[in-house]
Amino acid sequence: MPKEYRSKYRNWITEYFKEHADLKISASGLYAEMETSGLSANLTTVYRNLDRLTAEKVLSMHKVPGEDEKFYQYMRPQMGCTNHLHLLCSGCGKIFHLNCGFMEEINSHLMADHGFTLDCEESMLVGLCGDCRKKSKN
Amino acid sequence: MPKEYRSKYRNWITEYFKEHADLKISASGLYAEMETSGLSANLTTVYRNLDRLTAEKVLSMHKVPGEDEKFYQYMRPQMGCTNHLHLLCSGCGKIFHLNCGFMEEINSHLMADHGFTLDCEESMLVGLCGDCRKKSKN
DNA sequence: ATAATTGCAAACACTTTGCACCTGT
DNA sequence: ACAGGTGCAAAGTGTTTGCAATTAT
Repeated sequence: MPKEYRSKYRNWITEYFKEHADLKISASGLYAEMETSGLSANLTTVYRNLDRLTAEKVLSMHKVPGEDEKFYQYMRPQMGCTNHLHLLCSGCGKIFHLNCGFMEEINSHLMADHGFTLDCEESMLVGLCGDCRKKSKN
Repeated sequence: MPKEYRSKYRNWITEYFKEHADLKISASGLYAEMETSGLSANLTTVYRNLDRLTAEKVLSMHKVPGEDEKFYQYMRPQMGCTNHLHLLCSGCGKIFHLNCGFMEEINSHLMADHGFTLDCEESMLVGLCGDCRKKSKN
């Protein structure tokens, strides 16, 4: 395994994800954020660091039907993100954690009635959060 | 709305989906199937027909994290596919319908405890079906 | 005849790679 | 000094588009 140097860009990206946990963001989105914050970056570098952080399980990567870009989610340590589903709001891009007792019910139902073993890291539930639903009603 | 001609390729594709319902397939996969079955097609035509059938809600389109290609699913008429979740087996690519009473429980839990409205057409649960789990145990 | 469909080549958008240069240790 | 990180340009992949030729009605 390669040794790890402290690098300006990877540090910035990691910090960004910590400060914007539970909000989806794409490579180009992150690139834009970097520019805005005064760090002149390079898209390639962003991609490379995202790939790396994903491989290290710091982030997880997803896709949704309508969008062309991959997006990344911060896998909060100690929150057990690998064992619960996530709810992605298609309105605001916020991610909610299904880290409640209901996960157990889902898993047992899927197994008992469908013989299915769920892989939470690969799955994503898409819909509208409460705030966005209210807004869309106007 | 445009009138619709009977077209060799679209017919073939529609038939294919009917005969291979509940199995995911990509544009290039479909193209290959066409070739195999003796119909020399064109990838562009495949894409155009998939887009069209998707717009007509005959198919639905999805992406999963690990794969680069979009894939398509036959939205069985009269099965209410827009109102239940689907389980995609990452082993064999089969799609299972969560068209049972449990859907109601999911919807009410998500609403009651998370204020979240689920969009089944955008969501996909990924995991392993019973058969594939057994196989992977060997 | 005329409107829909197709094939081909080119354009596109997003992502990855090769290699020389720069930076952290 | 040396291994890791970055920038730039080029290559890759999957998908879409423009336009002329073909096909169904």
